[in-house]
Amino acid sequence: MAKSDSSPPDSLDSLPADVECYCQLDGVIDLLSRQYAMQVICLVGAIGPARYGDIESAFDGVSSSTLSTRLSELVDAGYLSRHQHEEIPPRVEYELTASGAQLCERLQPLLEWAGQQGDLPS
Amino acid sequence: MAKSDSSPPDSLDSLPADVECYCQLDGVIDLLSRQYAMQVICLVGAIGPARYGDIESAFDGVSSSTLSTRLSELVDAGYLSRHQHEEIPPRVEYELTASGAQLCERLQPLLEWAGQQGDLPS
DNA sequence: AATATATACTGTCGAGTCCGAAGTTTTGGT
DNA sequence: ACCAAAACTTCGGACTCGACAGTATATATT
Repeated sequence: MAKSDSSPPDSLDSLPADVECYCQLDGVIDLLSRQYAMQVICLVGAIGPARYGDIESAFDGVSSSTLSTRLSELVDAGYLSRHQHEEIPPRVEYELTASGAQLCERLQPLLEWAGQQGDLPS
Repeated sequence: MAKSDSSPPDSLDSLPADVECYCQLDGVIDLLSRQYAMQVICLVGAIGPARYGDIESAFDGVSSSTLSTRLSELVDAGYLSRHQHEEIPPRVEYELTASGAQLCERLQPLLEWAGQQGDLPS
């Protein structure tokens, strides 16, 4: 390599160091890059303890399997807590953990902005 | 975010109206829910005009087809601009549009926080 | 002169992941 | 006995990703 110099403006060479970290944000970002993940976090953040049915009906047309998977992932990752009441019919409540609340804070501006963008559903 | 209100939110009945909008954030959020999408926005935001090769090497192990698709989508959606210099070998520069910059602003806190979370790869 | 190189992609293919409709489980009500 | 409600599973199809190969062309190298 080692270009002589004075070529088109080099970009990567003069980067701030913290840019490098973008290449391995597999953990959280990967989790959020699934359908409804960000919305679920914000929804639970907005309504507090949320039952499965609450969440399901807040999204129009989500399938239960998808939502269920998403919730499990978020619980496993430690952003949601799951509290199951031992009753019949079953009652389960999801709530943000401390991490989840931090995440939600960062997500809110994004989702609000996204909602304002021409997201007109036909 | 207006956090004050020491009383816990009770249920879906007493929701702020803007919660409903979470159910149809298909546009932008859907776009961001693809691999590397958020990182690309922030990367371009961080390094300014970015060439294809710059972006490709910033992510470790992305395939060219995936990255190419992602870039096209972001350009089509109006978050990135693509400027092709008519030279050989070709030189293409991607840059944030005004919308892209707004998006990047909202994304930065999230990605920074994500980077700090235990993202330990093994 | 002929070949190699660099750049920014596009195409194809197989593997893997994700999504949504329908089914399952358990108990209480009629 | 039969149905309804809540919170999930199961299953098959659809979508997406990554690896690899190929394209075009001016300059550099041999």
